[in-house]
Amino acid sequence: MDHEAHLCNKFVNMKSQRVKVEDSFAPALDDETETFEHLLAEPKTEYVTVDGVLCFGKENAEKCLNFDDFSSGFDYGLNTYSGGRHSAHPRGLRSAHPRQGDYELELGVLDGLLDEVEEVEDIHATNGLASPCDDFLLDIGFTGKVSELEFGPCERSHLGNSESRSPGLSGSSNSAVGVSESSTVTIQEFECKNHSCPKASPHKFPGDFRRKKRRQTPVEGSTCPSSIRLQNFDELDYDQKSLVSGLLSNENEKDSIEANKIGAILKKKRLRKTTQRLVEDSSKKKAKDLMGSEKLSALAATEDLRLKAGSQNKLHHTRPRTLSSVPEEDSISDNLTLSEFRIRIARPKKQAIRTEFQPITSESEDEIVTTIFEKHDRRKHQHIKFDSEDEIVTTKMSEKHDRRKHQLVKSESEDETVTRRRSTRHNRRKHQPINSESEDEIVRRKRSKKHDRRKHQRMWDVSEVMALVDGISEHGVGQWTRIKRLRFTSSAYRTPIDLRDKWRNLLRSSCRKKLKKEVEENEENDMHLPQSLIYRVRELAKKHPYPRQRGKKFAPAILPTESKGASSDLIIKYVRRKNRS
DNA sequence: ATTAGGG
DNA sequence: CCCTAAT
Repeated sequence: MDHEAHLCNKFVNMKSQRVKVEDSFAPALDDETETFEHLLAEPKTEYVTVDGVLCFGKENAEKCLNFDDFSSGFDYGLNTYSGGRHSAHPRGLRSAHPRQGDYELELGVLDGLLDEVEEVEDIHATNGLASPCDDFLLDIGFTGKVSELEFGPCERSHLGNSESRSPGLSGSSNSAVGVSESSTVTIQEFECKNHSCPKASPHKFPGDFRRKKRRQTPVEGSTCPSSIRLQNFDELDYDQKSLVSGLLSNENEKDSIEANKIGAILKKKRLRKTTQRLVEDSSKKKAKDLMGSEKLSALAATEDLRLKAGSQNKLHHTRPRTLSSVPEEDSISDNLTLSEFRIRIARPKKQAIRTEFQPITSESEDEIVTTIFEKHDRRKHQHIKFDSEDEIVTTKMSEKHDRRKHQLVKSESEDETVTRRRSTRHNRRKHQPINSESEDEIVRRKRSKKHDRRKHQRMWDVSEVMALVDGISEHGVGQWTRIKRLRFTSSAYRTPIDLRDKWRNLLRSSCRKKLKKEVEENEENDMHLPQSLIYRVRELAKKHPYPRQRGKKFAPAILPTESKGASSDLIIKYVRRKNRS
């Protein structure tokens, strides 16, 4: 296509320009470069050129080739981006499916943008994050446009079109992706991208990323009110001129600011570390977001632009939190602001989603009840016994008013423990009161609706236990995965770890039974387990005392019997420890 | 990726 | 059930 040819030309141009600048100017600005690089955490060679560029742009406010260059690169990003928004456009950027790494980068960029913007401009709450970013993007785009005539028309038309012609673009989030992706890659990569992007697989929707397990970024899935974003889009479409003029009049400032921003981007990117915590956080976050995205996708049919806007917002909000956890301390300020934004923007939608998509099932009710329960009645000595979840609810309810039982039941208290622990951790992390708690709770609940078995473990029924015991007797203790594979193919919710845990508990309970002999009294603790099963467990327990208790296999058998005063649990633990050491 | 162990 | 550390 003509367009493509233009692109090629353009980038050839770009490259040569860059090289030129690099050679001629960078050395001259050596010390400057160095200082700048100091600001960046750990400069890498791949970025040196860029740094130089930035430096240059920053120092010499004049529009040097270099900077034009750079912005044109961004311009391209914008361009493709707008192309992506066109469902009709044959080679929208949407087709360029970024690899996971790209997402990282992209997010990094956004982070950088956010952070930087925050620092530099001190975002005003009302405008939300989006606006500064948009401005930034716009700026870039326009800078490029102004200096690079080739692209001007294209982009313009695209933008205009997207507004008037196809409001319901499918790849909303992709637009964001497109932008950041193209803007993130190093300049060298630009060239490749240019060629590869347009022809890449014709449809890569956010859904595709979603399917990826780990790294995916549920771009689409945000639940933000999009008014803000919309506004900005409008601006983007209609106020270009004013923006451009503003930019031009402000050349100096803008340039430096941009330089800063970009620097921040790079820095962030490099700063990223994958601590376990970090990874965990991010993944969790993603999971959370994922939920949102999935729900949202349902809505997508009806809401288009708004959703898109929301998603983009989310893109901005999602990541920073994760990222900023790298520097534990100084991140706090960042966190505050960012999460504040996040909350402000994201909460309403979440609530909406909840009401819309979360039918009140027994499970959710149950959870709610639990929460209430936990809040009002910390110490509970109830004993809860149930088979159906509904029963749980009723039981808990009634128990709230009437504490008749004083028996301590492990599962129940554990349950509570989990919740409490989690909530405390949550509070610890967030230092802002606001209503983040409730929000988070809601999210959590929503999440738990699906494949999250945090709350209310499924009770093991006899058949399951039998299967487990069979499996163990067949494959031995420790082959949890195998047992799971062979014996629990039907019940997907049992993980190998679950099996192991269950076995642990079985051992314990069987021991207890041994201890108390025929305590009977229906203790309810082993209610549904038939004697036969218990026997089997005991047999197995003799065979494999649990996790390969190397050495004294007799210990577990002996100690429990001879102990009288202490609780069997303690004993078992003790034994295990002893054996371990 | 699985397992052990602690909560 | 969750989480972490160790393999």
